[in-house]
Amino acid sequence: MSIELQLIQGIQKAFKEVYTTDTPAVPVIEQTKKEFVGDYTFVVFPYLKLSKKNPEQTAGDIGEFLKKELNFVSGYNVIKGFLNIEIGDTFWIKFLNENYSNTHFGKAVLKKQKVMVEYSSPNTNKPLHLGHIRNNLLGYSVAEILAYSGYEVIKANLINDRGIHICKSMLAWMKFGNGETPQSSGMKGDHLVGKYYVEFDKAYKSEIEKLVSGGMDKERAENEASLIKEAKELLLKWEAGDEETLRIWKMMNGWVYEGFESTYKRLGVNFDKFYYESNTYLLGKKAVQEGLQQGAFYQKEDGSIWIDLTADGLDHKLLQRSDGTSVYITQDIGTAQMKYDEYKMDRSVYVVGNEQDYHFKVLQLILKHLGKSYADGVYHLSYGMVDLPSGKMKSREGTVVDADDLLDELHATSEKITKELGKTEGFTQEQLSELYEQIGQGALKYFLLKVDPKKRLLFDPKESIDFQGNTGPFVQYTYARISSVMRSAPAFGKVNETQSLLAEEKELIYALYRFEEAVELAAREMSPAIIANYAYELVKAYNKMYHELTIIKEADEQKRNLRLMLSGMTRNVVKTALGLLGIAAPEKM
RNA sequence: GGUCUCGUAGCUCAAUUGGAUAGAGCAUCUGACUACGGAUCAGAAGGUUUGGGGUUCGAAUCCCUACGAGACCGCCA
Repeated sequence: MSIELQLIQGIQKAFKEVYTTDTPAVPVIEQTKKEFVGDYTFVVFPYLKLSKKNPEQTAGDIGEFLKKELNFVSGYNVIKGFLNIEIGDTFWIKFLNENYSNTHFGKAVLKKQKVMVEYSSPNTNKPLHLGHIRNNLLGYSVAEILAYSGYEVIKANLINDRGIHICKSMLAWMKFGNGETPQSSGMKGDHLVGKYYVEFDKAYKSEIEKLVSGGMDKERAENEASLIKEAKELLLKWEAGDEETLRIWKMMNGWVYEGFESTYKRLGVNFDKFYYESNTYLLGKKAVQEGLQQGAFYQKEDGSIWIDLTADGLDHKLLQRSDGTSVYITQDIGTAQMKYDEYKMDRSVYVVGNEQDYHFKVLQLILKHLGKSYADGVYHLSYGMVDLPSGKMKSREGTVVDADDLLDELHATSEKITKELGKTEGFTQEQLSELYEQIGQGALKYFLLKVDPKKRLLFDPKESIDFQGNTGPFVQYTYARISSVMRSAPAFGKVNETQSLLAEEKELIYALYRFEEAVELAAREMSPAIIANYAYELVKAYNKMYHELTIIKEADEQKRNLRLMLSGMTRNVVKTALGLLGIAAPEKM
């Protein structure tokens, strides 16, 4: 049982025995702030009505009770209404003796719950940019965290492989492409298709401009332009199964998949299951028909199908166009059904940007209106956009930070810094290249994941990502440093539990102890940021101890063993934490 | 127009979900290698938590209000 839980139960017992009353809610225990003596703090203010005594007396009563009741409580102090509880060194050393060699420390027991995490979910009309990287890293990391905290996790990727946007790229390629392919142009497939998406937009805009200068109003011009009409026709042909259209569609999507695959591989993200909208949208259409028959939806005279969500505080929402083609949300209804049919998961997490908050509210409501049992398990993990100093990234306008370019840049930066520091003797060329990639990606991944997912994130391409301070490379460096210590360490084992700890040792053990609750909290909040910030606290505590105390050269065997155990355990936990973030832990750097 | 986010040191972020004197990193300044890795450590400086009001033992956190930033409300995805 965790120390917090024992303290909570002890406090409940204290109220029962000292004040003969129950606590109305579960008492809250928090970590004691650094400037005060103690490890855990209980705030008594909310309980004064129960104790009928002043804050100091109440805290004193409970402190005294806990000290007698729990053998690991070595003392306490009271400041105003704050009871600071001190945990004895014996407890901490025992904890270290028991866990120092456990490479799975912090891994929770199986919860017997299945959760699907859908992330990445790219459109096949443009290459990945920094915003997609945030999505990919978040999704991967959240999935890893959930798995470590005991859930059975399925990583899913829903490819948006159909729709009007794809038709735009296809049309532009058919009109202006002259048969260009990734092979003939030497371009990565996703970049090539993205190029035609931009070309479409350019040509479309200039056509609108012409129509407007010819006296047409803008809105009408947007609908009347021949290019958009052709694109819409192409979509209809696609839905009708036109052979030539499908052939080009398959070919161009194939180019994109190859491009994506290499980026996924490079980033180290993976998936258990791929879904394709082209396979699910018909199911969605079917669900729409069923909803229509059930009376959950209604049809207008022009044939379009809608749901009335005004009773839920929202608006009317279109589910199928008057021409019979499906819209974005239609396929989401189908995909949700397909996912559930296959996996029967307890929860279904969608890692999607907060610009789609409304969309997911609507989706969940639609599923409820359709009477789907799995509607309540739908959870939109809504994350903030990555903004540039100039504002939002826009693929069509070319103001994006391209994923592949950025990874190359960080690789180069990491190479430069590593060479300056000159600590890589004995590395082969291949190992060096791998190391630069690991460090560059460590910097990027940590940079993106240390921020609360819900918050928007600012990226300034002019300011390079740091490699010092609260960064990925700093955590990686500490890992490499400990690895170096362990390589030259003598054999060691458990120590006497009655010795006393120095402040630096104690702080480090306390940090290690908190890993379990960091994992639990990160899983509950679905926030890798909690793991990143934890890892930073941990390595800071280690570096401090490393600097203040000798380890291998310590003459006292008990002390030396203690510090070696601390080093070994820190190394394990750092590696695990980095792993949960998708960051590599190099042995040397 | 309606709905929803957000506003913390010059910059990028924390703050155990209502607790103590709001903490880190970067940048700036100062100090520490004949130590097991200096991508490190120690220190200085930097704040009316956007302004104003309220709720209570206690507010960056909850409520109201003003200002500022952003997103969504498409027969786009």
